[in-house]
Amino acid sequence: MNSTDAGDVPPQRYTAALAGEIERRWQRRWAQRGTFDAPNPVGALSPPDGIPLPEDKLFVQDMFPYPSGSGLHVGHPLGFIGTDVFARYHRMTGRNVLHTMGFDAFGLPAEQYAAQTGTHPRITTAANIERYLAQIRRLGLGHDERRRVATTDVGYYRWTQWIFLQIYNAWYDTKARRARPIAELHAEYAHGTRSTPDGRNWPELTPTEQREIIDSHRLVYLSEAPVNWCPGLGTVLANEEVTAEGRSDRGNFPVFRRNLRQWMMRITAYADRLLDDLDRLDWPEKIKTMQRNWIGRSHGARVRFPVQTAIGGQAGIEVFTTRPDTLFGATYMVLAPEHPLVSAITAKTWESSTDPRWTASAATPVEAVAAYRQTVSRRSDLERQESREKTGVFTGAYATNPVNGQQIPVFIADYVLMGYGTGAIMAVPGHDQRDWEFAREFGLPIVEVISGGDVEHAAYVGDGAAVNSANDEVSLDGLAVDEASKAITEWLSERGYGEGTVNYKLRDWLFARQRYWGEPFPIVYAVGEDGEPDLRHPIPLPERFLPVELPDVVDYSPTTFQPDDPNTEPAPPLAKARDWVEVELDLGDGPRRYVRDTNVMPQWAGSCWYQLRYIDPYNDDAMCDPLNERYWMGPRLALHGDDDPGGLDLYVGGVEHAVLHLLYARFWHKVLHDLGHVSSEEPYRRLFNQGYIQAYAYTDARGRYVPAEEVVESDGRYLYNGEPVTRQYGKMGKSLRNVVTPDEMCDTYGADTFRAYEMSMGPLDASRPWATKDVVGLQRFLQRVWRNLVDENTGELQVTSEIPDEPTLRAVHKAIAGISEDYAMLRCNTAVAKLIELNNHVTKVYGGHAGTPRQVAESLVLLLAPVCPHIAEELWERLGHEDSLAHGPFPEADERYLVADTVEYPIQVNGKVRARVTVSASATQDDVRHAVLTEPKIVELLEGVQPRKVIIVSGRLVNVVV
RNA sequence: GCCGGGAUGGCGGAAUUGGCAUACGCGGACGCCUCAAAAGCGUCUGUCCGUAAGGACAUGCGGGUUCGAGUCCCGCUCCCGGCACCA
Repeated sequence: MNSTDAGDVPPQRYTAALAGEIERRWQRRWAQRGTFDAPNPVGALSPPDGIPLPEDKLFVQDMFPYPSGSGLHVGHPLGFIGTDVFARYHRMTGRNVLHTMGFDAFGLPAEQYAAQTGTHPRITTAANIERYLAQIRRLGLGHDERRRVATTDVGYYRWTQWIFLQIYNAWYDTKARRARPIAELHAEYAHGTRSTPDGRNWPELTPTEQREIIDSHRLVYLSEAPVNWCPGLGTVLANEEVTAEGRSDRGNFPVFRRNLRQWMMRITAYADRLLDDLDRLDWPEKIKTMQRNWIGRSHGARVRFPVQTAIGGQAGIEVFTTRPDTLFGATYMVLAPEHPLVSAITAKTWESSTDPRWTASAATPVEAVAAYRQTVSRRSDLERQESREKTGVFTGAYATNPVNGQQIPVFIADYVLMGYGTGAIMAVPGHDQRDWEFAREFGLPIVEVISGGDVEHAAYVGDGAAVNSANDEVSLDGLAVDEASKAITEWLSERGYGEGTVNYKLRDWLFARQRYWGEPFPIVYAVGEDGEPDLRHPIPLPERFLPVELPDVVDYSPTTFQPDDPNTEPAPPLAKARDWVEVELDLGDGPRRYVRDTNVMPQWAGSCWYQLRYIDPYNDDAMCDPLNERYWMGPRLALHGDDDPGGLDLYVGGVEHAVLHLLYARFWHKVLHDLGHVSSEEPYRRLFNQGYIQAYAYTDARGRYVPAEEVVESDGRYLYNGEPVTRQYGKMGKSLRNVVTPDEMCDTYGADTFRAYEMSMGPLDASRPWATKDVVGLQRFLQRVWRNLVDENTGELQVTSEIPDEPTLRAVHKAIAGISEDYAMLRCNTAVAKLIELNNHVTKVYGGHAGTPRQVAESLVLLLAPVCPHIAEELWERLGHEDSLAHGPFPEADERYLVADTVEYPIQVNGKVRARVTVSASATQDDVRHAVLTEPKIVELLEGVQPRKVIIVSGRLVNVVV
């Protein structure tokens, strides 16, 4: 035995070396026996004899890891171990449990890592996955390895492309509130049941016009719109990938808003359903709130304000407001500086009476507007946030307030954002703080139209009755906010000035990246006679052309630019692969020349649907057989209520994916549901956010990190090589020199000890500090369990056929009841505490004896199995069982041992415990009262005084009030 | 600023939802074993007063409800997340 322990420990003690032997043996056996293979109803993974599967199933999933170059630290597997405990517990109760793990392996970091190491991302990704697998396998996670997928597998991304095509070839029917195949839209136009935008008959439109109408309805579309352009990364980014400071989430480069032609996914079509269906999900309220805020639905009205253009034409400024009831208080308007109407309305000259504060000292409105736009475009989002002073200039134009005919000045100002609503507002300084501040700055009138505040002092944004709000046709005066809003919205729509509407913060999903390491688009463009591709008309490839394989180029590096130079253009690396881009295909009309789209999909694409591939990883005919999907993910009304949207049963991962992955995956799943590919309406029925393992890091006097494990504490101070160092608390990371790896823990203590420690640290959803010195407590625990069952010197089993004593039986059954509930509720920390408690009891009662009664030993081993499966399997086998305990039997608590026949009551006098009395469990209230009042200590304390009241809480305590 | 979550021994954390505060682990003290040490085993370990019996005080701070509050209510402080000129 190659023990790390010094000296002469007993040969059969449960040391790290013995644990390692046991762990390797059982991991090998599980793999050989396919212990964790979960059968499917149909297809490659169905039982050969067609035996129906148990209805009782459980689909547990971890957010799959991104296989980075640096490998795992002890923080990564926390959630994996948590789900493994949960899955193992349920498997032991006889359920068919699906638990596996895959890799999210496309994306920016892999490319950057490849560039750093000078190796192709395909190579580094494969190597990283191997390394992760080696680390994960040591932990003894009960995964169905047959179902493992990586998003970079051709056999996987073929179906990512297939789903893309499904979404591409679909449109959102707002009446039916669901997506439908694009062919049905075509049919509606062709049959005349849907009218064209300009009212002409469908056959009268040219093929190009028809195609453009159809394309404009698709859930995937090309759009020339302001996007987040990141020159430093050489790619455009989704809003979700840009930080609040206006920098890239990856790499922290500046991001600029630029008009670029890009692929978009129409996630906004699903805004209402994504929002409303949150109520049907068993998710942490925190995540639901974050998604609600991100979708940002608000109800209000659109109102059009007539305005004259500079050359005397008529235009209308459309605004969105949540407070149409304040329309009579609108005293000016503001457009976002980038608003398309700005140049048209900006006047040539100032009126002589123009307030000097409005002109920014420019000679003409045109100059003032140009200068202001220039200033704003140079201002980063961060600067905007730091200074919230209201700035802006007058355009020289006036708009007409439709409710009272007043001419009100139109400004441009950067406090109005182009990306929200219509990019224009009506300003009501009396009842909006931002407008109030602007009005003060520019000397604009402030009118009170809601009573209840003092608008001279600050905007009044609360409730109140409308005042000063009437014209010849409508009066809001006296009405409350809701009623007034309703009344004025009705008036506006009757007169054609506006209508009630719903606005969202959610934008469509920018779906293309100009990078190499991602899924290619299954899209081509026809090459014309002139040899030029028709880039305005994308052609989706028919299914038979899938997969579109990522070409194995030599130069995969993206074209990046000076990070702060916005005047650059994305140049996709795939464009350089000319012999891949230029193809001859027969799409049904004979062989023709095409060029491929050179974008790749964002990293989020592969993670949108991996649960579906886990279900059916070998299916070559479909991403997933509907029968298998229905079994693992279908709604279960009887179990979860009649509003159950379906989805997998437990999804565990970090909170950082609240609005990215979790929103995109819900969106894709809903499209697939609408198109009839999946029975479930949601991918993840229940979500659980595990906390993070944090760690201390230490810096020396020069601010450099020192190895955390070599720092010693002395009287509250921290010393490294005798020098004082400063302690910080945060993440674990190589650069912080505080990384502890699971491999080290397995080497020093064994995987079971490591698992038990991680589970015992605290609630799974809380973050907590790593403390290597605490791990020994769990090792001692497992050593004691071992010693209670196995002779440390001979290795012989030490169990007896003795019948356990009464207190032990009670302890066992109490533990069974408590631990079962803890496992089912993901309370692994208290489950471990109860296991230790039970084992401590066993040690105390049977420690010095010939051995532990078999009945007790077996219960203990089975209860321990979900957390520490290797030692449990080993002991179970030594106890004489041939079959693995992975499929049970999980012990059941016997009610008889849960009810005590005597009860010890603590006796409080005025709320303080002063004595105790033990009575029979069948004692009546009067019996208890009598026992309490004759208890010597109580008699002494009462000194003959009659208590005012005696409160008896049955089974709990007694309080004597004097 | 707005919206969440939190604060319990020297440390990580328990507490069946209003009923014995500090389970379980770490650390610490003492003891057993040992020639000795390590490992292991055992006992004790919230703070203060007291030789002791015992008592007083303790769940961020200040009030309240209640026979009884870590838990409920009101008012603060600090910490951690998220959002942030969203009309």
